[in-house]
Amino acid sequence: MPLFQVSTRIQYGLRALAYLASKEGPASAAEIAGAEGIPGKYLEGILGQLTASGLLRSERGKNGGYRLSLPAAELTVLSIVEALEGEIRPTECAAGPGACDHDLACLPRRFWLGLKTAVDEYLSSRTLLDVIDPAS
Amino acid sequence: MPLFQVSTRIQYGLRALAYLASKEGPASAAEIAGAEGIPGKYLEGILGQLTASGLLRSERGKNGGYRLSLPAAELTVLSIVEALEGEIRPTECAAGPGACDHDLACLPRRFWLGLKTAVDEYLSSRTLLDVIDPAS
DNA sequence: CAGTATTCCTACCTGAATACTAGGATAATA
DNA sequence: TATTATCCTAGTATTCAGGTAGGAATACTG
Ligand code: FES
Ligand code: FES
Repeated sequence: MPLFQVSTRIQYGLRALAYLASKEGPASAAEIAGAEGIPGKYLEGILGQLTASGLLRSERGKNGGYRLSLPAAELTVLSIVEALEGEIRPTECAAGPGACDHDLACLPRRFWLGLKTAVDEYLSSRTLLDVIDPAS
Repeated sequence: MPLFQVSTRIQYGLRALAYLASKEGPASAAEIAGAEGIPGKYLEGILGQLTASGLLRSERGKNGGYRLSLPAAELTVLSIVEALEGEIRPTECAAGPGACDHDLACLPRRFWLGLKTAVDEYLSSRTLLDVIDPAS
């Protein structure tokens, strides 16, 4: 029912990254899951997705685990969200012309695109560091 | 999959209100549905909800229909969204303490509340008039 | 008063998505 | 070779969006 809802997938992902950012060295999925109270197998999938998107680097085997592939200060929340849910798109017809029987100048569409811009600006102007730093 | 998705409910509602704003006198659900290409029975429910929320006034019977209960310039989009989908709440635990095992200072939660604030600001600073006026 | 146009109310249906769970294959280390 | 991890594929439960369907209540019109 919400206009925008932050899925558990994104919440878990962000918390896992926050955990990794405030720790030295790699952490396994099980470790993060235990520390954050997240279902382990579920988190595995999320971390795998973040790895595939290049936000994390993974190492298998003993003493393996995940680590950030970038400093927290260079990791925008927008990139995290897009890695987990793809591009943010407020409406179907925002994708391009032809998706809808209206024309390009459709005013409601413009309005929703403006909302997307506002959200994108918020998300791209904050980094993982901002999220874990109380001073923000 | 989207972080925020504008449901057809809201899109239809906004378009119906835009139609009413740019017209003299009342319009029936069937008329709006025909003009905007919206499923009639579905729109009925949406308009009923807007009426219950006080945004529309309705008259039954012949020559009845719906009309805005406020000038378009005084109707914020936020009020429309809240009428149709309730209060915007990014996460479950944003509702208050106790919804989650974290504490009030939980940083991710603060971050999401900041996003809600940004969205609320965008939506409450635009009125229905802004949506239908190309000059905006 | 009969007919017609309209809102209003309740119930139901369907496909898709979210939020998992389960079981194991693959790889790296010790 | 035993252990610890990631990686891969599949399945399931629940919820919700997006409708459909049918009719009851109400108001105007001739
Ligand atoms: S362009 Fe799709 S609703 Fe107007
Ligand atoms: S308060 Fe709910 S996730 Fe932190």
